[in-house]
Amino acid sequence: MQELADTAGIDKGGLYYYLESKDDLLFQILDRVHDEASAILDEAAHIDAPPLSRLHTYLERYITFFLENIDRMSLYVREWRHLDPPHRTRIVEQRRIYEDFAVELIREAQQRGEASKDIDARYATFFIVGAISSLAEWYDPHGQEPAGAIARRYADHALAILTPASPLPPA
Amino acid sequence: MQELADTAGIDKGGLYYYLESKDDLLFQILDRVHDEASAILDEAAHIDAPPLSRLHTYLERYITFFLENIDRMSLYVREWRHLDPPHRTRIVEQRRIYEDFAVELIREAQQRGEASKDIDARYATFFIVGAISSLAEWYDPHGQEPAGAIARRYADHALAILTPASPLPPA
Amino acid sequence: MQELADTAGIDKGGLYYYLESKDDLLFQILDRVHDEASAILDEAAHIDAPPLSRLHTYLERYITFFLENIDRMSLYVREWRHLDPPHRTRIVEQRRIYEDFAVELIREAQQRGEASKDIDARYATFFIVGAISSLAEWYDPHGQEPAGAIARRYADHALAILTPASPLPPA
Amino acid sequence: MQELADTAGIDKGGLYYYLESKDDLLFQILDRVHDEASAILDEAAHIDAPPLSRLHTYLERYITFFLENIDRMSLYVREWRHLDPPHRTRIVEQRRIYEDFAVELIREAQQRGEASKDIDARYATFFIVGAISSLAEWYDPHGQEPAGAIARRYADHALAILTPASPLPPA
DNA sequence: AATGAATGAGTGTTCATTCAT
DNA sequence: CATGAATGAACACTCATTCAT
Repeated sequence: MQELADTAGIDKGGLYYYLESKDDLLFQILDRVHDEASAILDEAAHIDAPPLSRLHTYLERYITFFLENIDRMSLYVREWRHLDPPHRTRIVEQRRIYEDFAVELIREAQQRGEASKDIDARYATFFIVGAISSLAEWYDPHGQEPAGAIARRYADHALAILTPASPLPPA
Repeated sequence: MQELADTAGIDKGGLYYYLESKDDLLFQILDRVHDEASAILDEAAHIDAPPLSRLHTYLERYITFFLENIDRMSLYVREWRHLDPPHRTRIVEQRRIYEDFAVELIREAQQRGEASKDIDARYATFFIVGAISSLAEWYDPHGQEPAGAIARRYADHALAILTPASPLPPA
Repeated sequence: MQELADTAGIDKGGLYYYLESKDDLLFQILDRVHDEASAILDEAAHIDAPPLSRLHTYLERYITFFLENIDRMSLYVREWRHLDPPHRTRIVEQRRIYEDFAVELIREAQQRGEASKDIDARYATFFIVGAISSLAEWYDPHGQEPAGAIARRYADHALAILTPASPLPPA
Repeated sequence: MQELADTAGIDKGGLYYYLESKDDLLFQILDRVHDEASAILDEAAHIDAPPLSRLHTYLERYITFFLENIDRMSLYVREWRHLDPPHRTRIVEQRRIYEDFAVELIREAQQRGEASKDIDARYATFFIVGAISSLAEWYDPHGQEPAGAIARRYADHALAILTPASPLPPA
């Protein structure tokens, strides 16, 4: 809080005019970044395209957003655990919305025969969401690879999970 | 440390008869769990089978171990960041070994025409490792799904990333 | 620190609003008392009188100050050793100034034939400074003898060291 | 105590077979070094010579002993304060013996007209004892100046205090 | 005569938070 | 709106000492 106050240029005590508590501050940051990410989801939901195509578009945009807001997103995936129970519950509920959206798209694709019926939509979603969240562990905004390129790759990988493998053509 | 001492049934001060410091304790836990996990890698390295098959076997076993030791593995993926620099460096170096092993297997498969040459072995590994690490975020040892089943599913997903998708058969 | 806080009538934690650390507190006390004592030296340096006379004046005033500030001066001679290296170095350097001042006066007196050439100015200074420092071991501010009287005696003794003994007159 | 046990090559707990307490150990060290120093005093007391000559001999030998046992003597002058009250009292009483011995010799010299009657024997003793004690602050056993030379110089300075200054011969 | 294990009171220090001004 | 001062509970850690074996 001291560091925060210094950066903000006000006294540590004065922070509490704007904040309820440190926990409340963390919640507000996470809540706000969630709101921004929600816009991406809303857009993707209204695209007129097959479900896997919509999923790919959504993931690519979401991952790009994730990487462009890596600080806040790292906070999101790393620190939600430390919120006090009421705040934590709200964040967990918000996250369910993303997950359910992906799960729904996958199930729709399965029904249309565009995704393999062998996979469990919920687990596949966990797998994909987990891979994306882990970007927080190693993505370097000053690294070589542009965010868009990583996003495309990751979205491709995600889609690959949902469709069965074809035998490779002979070399 | 107080909590730890209470659980251990000794006095807080008495803990330091066995420990150098809190940091040292964390490191020892992580170091030990790494050693145990290494045995799995060593086994998988000596299997006589094609690279993707070895990778699948390895991942399945590793994930099973991960889930059966979820407490310590969660510590591993979540708390390594809080180690002091020398200890942290050692952990990071150890983790490279796992990653390099997977990267090597993928490259070998690519050379043999068993994995798609379009994917980048390093990024694909990050994707897979990230997905597995994220099991620490949601796996419930008291849940319905047995560890082995999840492990199989996750290993399958990992492999699916490496091979190109085939068009789905008509429904 | 607990004791200090109790005496100050604030909470132990509140002390750190004013202090960087315990060590910093000790240093500040020693640094301040040094500054006050320096004023005496500066005065004595500008007196227009022969060197031994200046030395006597200086010592008498310094010892008086020493006894009137016996608590802080005792800290000064006793606790400087416990400072951390950077702070300790500063204190040692400051002390050199006093010593060098005395050494210079003695050498000047020797050159003017007012002090015996047989004595080593540095060792004699150590002897005198040591005798004065040891006042911290036994001086009792509530004792009979006034500070000024002790100061005069001690300054006399110091001077006696520097001049050769005359044979006592026959009784 | 841990360091002590390590050096002694036994377990920390085992130390208490030989020791009552840490305080008791300190006392025993100080008590023993006092006993050794006492032998010097006993010798000097039986010399057949004028009082100032006996004092000079005594001081020279005592200072030599002090410097040759600088570690224990430093402990003696620095740490007696930290003894618990009963032990501290004994040490203070022992120290009185040295001081009284010196005071007696000075008074005897004054009566015989060999020392100036203007000085106070007790204060002069404090001055001399203080100067010697302060050797603990700066004497370096690996330094250039041999112990004997310093001892002679210090004994000379001590004697100079007791006799009046003669005017210096014209240069 | 010595050890290994443990105790318990204490250390200096941190930090989110409060509140009168 | 903001500050300066203070709180109080917590923190990791230390150390002389004890005692069953």
